Amino acid sequence: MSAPHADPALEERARRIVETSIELAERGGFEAVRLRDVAAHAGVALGTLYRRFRSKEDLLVAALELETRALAQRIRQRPPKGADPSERVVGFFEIATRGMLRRPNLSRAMLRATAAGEPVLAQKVEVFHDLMRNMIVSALRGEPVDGDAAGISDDEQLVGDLLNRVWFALMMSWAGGVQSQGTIALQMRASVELVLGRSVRMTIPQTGAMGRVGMQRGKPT
Amino acid sequence: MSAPHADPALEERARRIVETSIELAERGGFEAVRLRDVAAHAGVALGTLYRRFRSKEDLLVAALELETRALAQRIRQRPPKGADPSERVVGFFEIATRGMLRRPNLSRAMLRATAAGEPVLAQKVEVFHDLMRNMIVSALRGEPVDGDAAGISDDEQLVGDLLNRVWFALMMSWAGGVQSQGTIALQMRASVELVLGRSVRMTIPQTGAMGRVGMQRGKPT
DNA sequence: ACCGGTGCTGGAACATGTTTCAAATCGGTT
DNA sequence: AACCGATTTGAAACATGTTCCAGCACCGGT
Repeated sequence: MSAPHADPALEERARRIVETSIELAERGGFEAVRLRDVAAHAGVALGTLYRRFRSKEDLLVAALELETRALAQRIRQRPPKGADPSERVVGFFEIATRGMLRRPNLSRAMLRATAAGEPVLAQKVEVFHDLMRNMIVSALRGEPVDGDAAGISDDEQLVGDLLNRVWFALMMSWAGGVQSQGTIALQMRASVELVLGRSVRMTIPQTGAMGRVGMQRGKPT
Repeated sequence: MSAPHADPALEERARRIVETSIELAERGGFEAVRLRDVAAHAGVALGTLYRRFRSKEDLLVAALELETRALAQRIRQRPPKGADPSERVVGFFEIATRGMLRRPNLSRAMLRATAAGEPVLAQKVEVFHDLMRNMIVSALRGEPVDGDAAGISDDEQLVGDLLNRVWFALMMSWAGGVQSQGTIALQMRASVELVLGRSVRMTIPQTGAMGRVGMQRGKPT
């Protein structure tokens, strides 16, 4: 996090610890990230690891932030193409999803870590969500990913947060094995189009713009 | 649940175990649900508990289902009022959220359990999501909560799932202490109105229907 | 009353996250 | 080079989720 005092060796050690965790998680998921192993592989003592990270979840959330920053970098270099916002946002989610599914064990482990519920951790999780939202907003605009969170309008923030939440919940479901890759893509596309308007065709024809779901069903009382 | 062979005593024991977990979780959250304690308080041996539930998370997800069914019952008796779908759905989420926040420790514990990631569990988590979606759809329609998942149209399902995901992600954030009660209500209201159309007034005035977020920002290239 | 099986009990055993601490190390200062 | 404070190490100790198992209790059928 680019803290005020960035000791070279300390940063280095912390980085190595996180990277080791990522490797172990890639191979065997959450349980495979045994802190003794992490410490050993990273060449530090258990105590050192605990000086740097408050818990196993903390470690994995750090990994999540690292990976998400890498995603942001990738997006910056090769932004999702598309003439209108919907296409671009859908494109972005496809990239993000593919990134997650490429290393399922790691992703599942990181996702699980976000649910720990300790306030300190939650703040770091929020950083992840902010990063995601910024990427979504920039895809929406068709502009390169902003520095961090500059002039995002209220509307953009609302839509960005909303879509991010939908995606996150989908990932959580996927993590349990419920949602397949294809389903995720479909659900995300449908959600984006529902929220942004139907710029691309939907799978479900239905009456025009559908007159707004369930507008007046039920008792004509 | 409601398995083919429902032994009286077995059911009874399982129920007592879950209820004990709920009590402990209410008091001290996830960590307070020590399985030895649960077993002791419920008057069974550890082995029995493990015969019935695969893990601590399994136990808490069972609690989640129980509580959610209770919520459905409450909703059935006193459905959210409101002339149009938006109002009713917002009303529903207010009830659901209030229910969660009334027992923060328990709710946090249950939410955390949903993230375990074991496939077997994920299925049970999906039951929870289905229950939620059904309640959302019935609020949308203004009809009483359906039996379980009868004739829900594709559109209803899409909107219901979407809103459920948004709410779930919000709850996850709340669990970490990031979102306050007021923020949750606001976010949910804004999301519902964005998705269902602006039947109730939004806080953000903006140009008409806002011409769709970020439609053509950026380089006029 | 006996049998067989099914589930329960009590308790030990194990794995792993987390804590703790004295001794060793390191980097910079004098 | 000796010294100091901060950090790391190595190892033990704890807490708790999870597994195992031997013996007991109950229950329905013979």
